Amino acid sequence: MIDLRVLRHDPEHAREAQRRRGAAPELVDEILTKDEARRSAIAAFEQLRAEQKAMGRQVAQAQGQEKTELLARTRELAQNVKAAEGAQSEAEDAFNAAMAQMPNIAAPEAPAGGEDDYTVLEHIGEPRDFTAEGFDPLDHVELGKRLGAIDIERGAKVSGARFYYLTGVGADLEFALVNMAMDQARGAGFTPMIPPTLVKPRAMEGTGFLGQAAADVYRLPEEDLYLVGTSEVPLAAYHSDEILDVETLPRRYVAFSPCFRKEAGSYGKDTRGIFRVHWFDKVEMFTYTTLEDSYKEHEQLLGWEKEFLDKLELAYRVIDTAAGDLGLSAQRKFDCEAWIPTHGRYRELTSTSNCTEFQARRLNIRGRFPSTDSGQGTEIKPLATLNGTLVSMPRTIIAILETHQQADGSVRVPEALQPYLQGRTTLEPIA
RNA sequence: GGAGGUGUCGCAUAGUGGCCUAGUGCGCCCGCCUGCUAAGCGGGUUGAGGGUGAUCCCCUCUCGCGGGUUCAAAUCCCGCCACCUCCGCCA
Repeated sequence: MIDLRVLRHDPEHAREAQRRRGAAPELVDEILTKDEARRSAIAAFEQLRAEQKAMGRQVAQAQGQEKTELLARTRELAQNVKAAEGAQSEAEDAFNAAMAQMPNIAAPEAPAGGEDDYTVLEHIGEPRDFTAEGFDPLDHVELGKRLGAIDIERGAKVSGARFYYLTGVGADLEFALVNMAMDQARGAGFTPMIPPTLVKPRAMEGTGFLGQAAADVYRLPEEDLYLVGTSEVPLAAYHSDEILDVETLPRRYVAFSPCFRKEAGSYGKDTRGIFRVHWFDKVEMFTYTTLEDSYKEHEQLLGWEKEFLDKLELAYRVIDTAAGDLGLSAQRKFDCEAWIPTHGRYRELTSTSNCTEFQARRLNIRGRFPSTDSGQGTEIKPLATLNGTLVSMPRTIIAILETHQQADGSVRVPEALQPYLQGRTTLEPIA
């Protein structure tokens, strides 16, 4: 949810933001109209309610016939109060429904447009030139088979398309990546977490995943629970309905969790291998901080993502995602895309979003600030939330296997990862 | 899954239909007093929304959450949730 004052004060700014996302600017006016209606309904109800309370006090003191008369009048008033209350909650529901559709206001720096309108911020490392080295790179499916690391056939047999087993060295590789990520984050002051991955509707809704993204979400109707597509959801909801002392900020959490995605509407897309799957494990960073500090925190999160990719010796680029590709909650998003040799292009490995106060408003996460002017007393306002992928398993494994493969079918292990792989310097094909 | 219990302002408690505009104690904040501290004294101390938005004032909502009964609900009724105790089952 965005700040209503922004809409009231500068509706054109909000309309413009909608246009840059390729979304309907009229939504802004709809919200304002419904806000108006809501406020007059509130005023009407409050006045009647005050009358009713005053009369109630009279009734309590009255006796005999006077009381009977008062009761008759007050009965009628009660009807009106009830009607006004109904009108008020209707108006509020209508307003809230419109407001819930309003995405975060994209940062001015985020390029206008959709998925393909990103800006490339930088390139790090050089894609490996296999032609120069004189051999054709194998793809991760083939490499995974030879190394005994990835079993896609049995994944499909047991669970269906877009499922897989990590086996042997593949499983070792995941544990290595998790541990390396956790060590890095712990060193940077993050609190390690293992969150629940089934959550109530509130958590899903509050993080903005029940909007257009709802089609991609697994739901258990019987218990009214959702399988999360990212641990961002339980991490954001962790402090819902809480007031955090500003002294304790920023609060940084790093979580390991499985992630579940329907991948609806991606039929035929990335069908080979484990690039796009229904389930994968991920290590995710999450920060609660003040709005003012959120921008530099966002850079910081990007920095930690880059540090991790650097250690894996991957070639990648950083893009500034276009407004239309931000999702509901983000104000700005950077993706790190690694070069995948057999795809012949950069593919998203990690992503970091600044959701500013959007999620905090929906989840009622606030900070207690020292009052700005008088110096005494406190002020309570929404915090900012940010998230960033440290490592997402399948895609990172793909990038490592394909990038560091050698002519003999083995895979070189990046130095930083070796201690986490029992000191192995290469992964060798089995049999 | 079954049985019972509990849920009130930061904490502890009072409140069983209208003097609740939720009392009291502790803690905390401001002030007074005071060699310093403590004590004492006075004031304040949930959050949200609204009144043509600033610090002051007024109003409404908020006693776990949601409904209902009633002229009137912290209080009565129904549903849900969380926690505690016990039983069953289980990694």
